[in-house]
Amino acid sequence: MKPTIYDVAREAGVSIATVSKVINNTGRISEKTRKLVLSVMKEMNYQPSVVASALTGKSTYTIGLMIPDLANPFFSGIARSIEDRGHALGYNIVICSTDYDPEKEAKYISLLLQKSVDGIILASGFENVETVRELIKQKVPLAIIAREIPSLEVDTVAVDDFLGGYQAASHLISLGHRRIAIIARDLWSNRERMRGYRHALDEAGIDYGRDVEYVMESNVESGKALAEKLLRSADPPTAIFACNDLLAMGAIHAARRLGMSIPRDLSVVGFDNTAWASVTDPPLTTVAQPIRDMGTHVMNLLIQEINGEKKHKQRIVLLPELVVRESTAKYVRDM
Amino acid sequence: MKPTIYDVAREAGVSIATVSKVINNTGRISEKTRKLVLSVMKEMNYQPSVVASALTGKSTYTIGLMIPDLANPFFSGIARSIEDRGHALGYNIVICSTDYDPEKEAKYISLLLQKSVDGIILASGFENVETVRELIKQKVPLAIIAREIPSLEVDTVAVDDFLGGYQAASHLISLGHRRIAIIARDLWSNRERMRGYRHALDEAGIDYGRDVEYVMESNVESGKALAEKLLRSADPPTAIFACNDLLAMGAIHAARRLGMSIPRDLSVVGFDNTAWASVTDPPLTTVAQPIRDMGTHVMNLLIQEINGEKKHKQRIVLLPELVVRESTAKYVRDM
DNA sequence: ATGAAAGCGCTAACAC
DNA sequence: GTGTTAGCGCTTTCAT
Repeated sequence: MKPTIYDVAREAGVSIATVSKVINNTGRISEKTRKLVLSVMKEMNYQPSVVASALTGKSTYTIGLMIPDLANPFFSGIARSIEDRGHALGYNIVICSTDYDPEKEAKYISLLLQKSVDGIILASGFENVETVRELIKQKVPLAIIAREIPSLEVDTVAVDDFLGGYQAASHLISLGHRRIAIIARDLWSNRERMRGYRHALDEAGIDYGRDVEYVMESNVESGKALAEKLLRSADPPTAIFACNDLLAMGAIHAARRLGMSIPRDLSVVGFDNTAWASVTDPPLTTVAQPIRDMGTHVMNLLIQEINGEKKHKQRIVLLPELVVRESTAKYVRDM
Repeated sequence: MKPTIYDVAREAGVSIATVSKVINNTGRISEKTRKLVLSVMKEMNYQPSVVASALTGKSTYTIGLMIPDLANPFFSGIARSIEDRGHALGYNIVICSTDYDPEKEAKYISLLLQKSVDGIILASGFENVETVRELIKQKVPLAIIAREIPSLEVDTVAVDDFLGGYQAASHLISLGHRRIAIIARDLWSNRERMRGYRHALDEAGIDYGRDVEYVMESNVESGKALAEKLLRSADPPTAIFACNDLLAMGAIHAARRLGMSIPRDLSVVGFDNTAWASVTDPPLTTVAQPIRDMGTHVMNLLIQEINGEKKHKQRIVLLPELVVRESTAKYVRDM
């Protein structure tokens, strides 16, 4: 059996209270006994039980991360940065991939709560705001990343999606494109990006693609299917703004399948600037989110919240940045 | 405050023992009181505390996953599949990215143990076998994925790395290449792949690249640097076998940088068949690991281990499969 | 069929 | 400085 505080106390000839005090550096204990206890602990290879200490009201040093899909490079990047910051602060992360499924979201939340996590980070998803509202009511320390919920008072870290969409569309417009389509999913962030895109189009007096069809999943396949449909339509686009790098890749595949060459026949810009963007064929022009910074920031906010070191909630908005690579080019009028 | 079992008991007019019994479906309770208690629980929105129940010796329903790097597409794929299987079985996963750093490995292990996880999955890494041996001695339920430790009695799921390396090299040889270099990291799995590669070369009577230089990290940059060095050497390869898709991408970048075209001037084969392989430029010929299956299998093994449903440890070896895409081509003699 | 009570490993008053 | 003790929320005999 693993040694308990009692074993250590007995072995050291002191009381469990004393041992507890040296573990937590509380109360007063003579340097002599402290050394003694410490050495006994080491000798017995004693590890205090977080479970037991949590039961007395202390932290579990575990936080939950609700994320749409770990296998999506944007989210795995986010997860990694959150994990790193958490590790530095002494916290472990339990990962919950929700696939944007409200049922999974609810189930995972319930599990996390039963396990008394110290806090929860919501990474996107949660179209069902009620779940979040409930969490707030229960005073669960919370922080949101990559998603703004304007109506809620929560610590948030996000990129300015509207601006990102605007940047993407403006870039395309400046290259001479006018028939610019968008591929998006029906999610808050994507809708914001679309607002930005539309704003740029309006500014330029372009009226194209008023009725968008959403893609059902954020993956290459879905992007490909929708892009193919767009490209085969009566008034095909000369440029496509995809709301994330995976969808952008799908668009590129679709174009290629139709015998088009990128960027000669079609310009494509993505979003996120995941690790993918620089390795794809061709390298992807995309709107970069500062993934590492975002992760570090949410984790910081959450921990401050947990420690009650903050009287006011914060909303940190980082700015996206267009990274021009080789998937976009000047529009050349068809012969 | 969250309601406790006492609150429920009081509200239902029964003892906490009774409530406990209906929660766990143990002992005998009349259908009448069961219904009553159940309804009170629902009404109060009662959620039993896993922490408290864990303290009495029950499971925490949490397992630790030690992984080199979440941001690496191979490992995020592994993590996702493990999480899915875990979720189906009622377990949460806490992720620990170690970067192959023995110190981080040790620290994370210690944290997981303090938190009384029910078991641990080791995904690769652990060149320091002592840590693993220690875990076994402490009887911590354990399972290993993507790494074989022949000398240890542990449940393991792995792909036949030797065969994979052999397949990769054989493919290149069959295309007429003779100057076939390898890019690998000094890790167990990579060394196995190299053994397979070497075996294929020996079989074909090829003597090339006897002294390999290892790359220090598994990422595009390192692959690029080493590949560039190889390509600039006195006797440059016409084909490169990279021990994972990231390194392969690096090799492609290096070649391009030197003005070479893939696969015309250089053939490249990767390993893993991550989501990357099909989106890169050009699509990557690579040795596929059945990622989802592997994740499902380890999780199954670990749970069986935890539940003591298995008298003997198992070693499941899955077979890799060469996926030919467009980064490899017939060797054409230089003019 | 139900309940009283001991105990899981630890923390935090409160005594001494 | 150090020890005693009462919980924390739950499980599990063992009575009744």
